[in-house]
Amino acid sequence: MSERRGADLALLLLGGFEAMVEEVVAELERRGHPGVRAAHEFALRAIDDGADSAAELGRRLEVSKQAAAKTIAALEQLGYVAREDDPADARRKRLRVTDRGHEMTAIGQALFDEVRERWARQIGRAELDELQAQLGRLLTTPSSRRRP
Amino acid sequence: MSERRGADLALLLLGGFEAMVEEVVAELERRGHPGVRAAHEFALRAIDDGADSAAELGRRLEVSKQAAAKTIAALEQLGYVAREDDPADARRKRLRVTDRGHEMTAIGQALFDEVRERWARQIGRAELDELQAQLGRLLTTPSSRRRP
DNA sequence: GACGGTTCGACAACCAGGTTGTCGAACACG
DNA sequence: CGTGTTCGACAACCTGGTTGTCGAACCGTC
Repeated sequence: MSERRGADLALLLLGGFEAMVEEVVAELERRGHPGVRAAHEFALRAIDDGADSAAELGRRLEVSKQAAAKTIAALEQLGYVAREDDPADARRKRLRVTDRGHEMTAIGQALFDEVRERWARQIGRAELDELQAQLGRLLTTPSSRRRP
Repeated sequence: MSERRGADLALLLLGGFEAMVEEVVAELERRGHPGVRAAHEFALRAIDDGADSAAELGRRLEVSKQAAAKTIAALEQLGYVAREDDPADARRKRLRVTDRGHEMTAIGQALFDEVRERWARQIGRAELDELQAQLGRLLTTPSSRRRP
């Protein structure tokens, strides 16, 4: 079974992420939101959370502003975000999450929570809380620094 | 701090994987193995483990044989794998992990174990073992099925 | 008020790692 | 011997990133 090797742990972490995302994306599609990618969800959340320009979104997601612009283009295409001229700064386009966008993030959030809930039932709520807390501890404390 | 939301859990899982891989790849480069990608490590391990043809490697990694062939080409380029004619089957090219390849996987394995060891010191060995076991349980039991 | 540096968004080229589809050659077998 | 399968190769394409360059707009300073 699990061999307690570092490489196995890495694969388990990746597998866990993929399992969650795969399920959420599939269910989103079933509920009227086809074409959504995992990255879209998180980006839309960031926009809703105040990242109202491409450059700012890039900073939040720690990707280049060009990559952020591509994501925004996709979100706009899907009708999740609107780009409007900024009256105060002619360079900027102000990003606004549409109603449909809000609907999608709400569903997505709920779906992620559902998966988590199922996992909690499967291995025990306390155990999953503990797992998540330990992971959080590992990723916030020491080295493991992201791009400066 | 950790909000115990499903989406947060997903990001933690991904973050954990990326943190491990990033560190291992960086250290591999420092130890004389530049240009190695995470996928290379796992692929090389699979080859060493008996996947001695492109098609077979594709099956093991659950990707198309074309994708596997690309990975093999990269590994050959880097000197980690050699392709030789199969005397018993003129269609096949037998894959063989070179000495340098074995060196790389050994170092990589050790580096993954080192990261895991550091994590174990950080949150406690029993706790990390538990985390890994729970994750394994989540990903092997119920739905979460991979491509058939 | 003009100037220099910074920021914004756009565009192009590129890369990695996948995909599908097609192909010819080699093999396996009834 | 023919038929079906498997192997590796090749081409075209997608996704999600990257870097570099650009003009336009903004801001601070002299």
